[in-house]
Amino acid sequence: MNIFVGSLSFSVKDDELKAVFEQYGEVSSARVLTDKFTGRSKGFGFVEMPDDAAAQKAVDALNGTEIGGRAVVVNQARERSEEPRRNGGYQKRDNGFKRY
DNA sequence: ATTGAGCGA
Repeated sequence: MNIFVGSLSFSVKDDELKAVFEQYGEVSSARVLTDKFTGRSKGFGFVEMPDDAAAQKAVDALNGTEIGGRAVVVNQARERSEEPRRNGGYQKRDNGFKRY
């Protein structure tokens, strides 16, 4: 299952996130969303775990715990839409506000 | 040096 991890410390890296979740089961991929240009962390990330049972346990166990010195928010991720790939996946914003 | 709700080029 896909797991969303929010409120991450800006110092947390992919490997660190993966290491934490691996304590509860197999992790197929873990990534912290970093800004493409500044390289700075966006403060949240996603973890993919093949075993749903283990994933659910990880969510319960890790939600509210500290990673890199900050209490993180862990829950099931939304479904990433496959559709909007018209611009290489990047949606331009025509105003100052983010729109989805 | 800088930030802190939110869901991913």
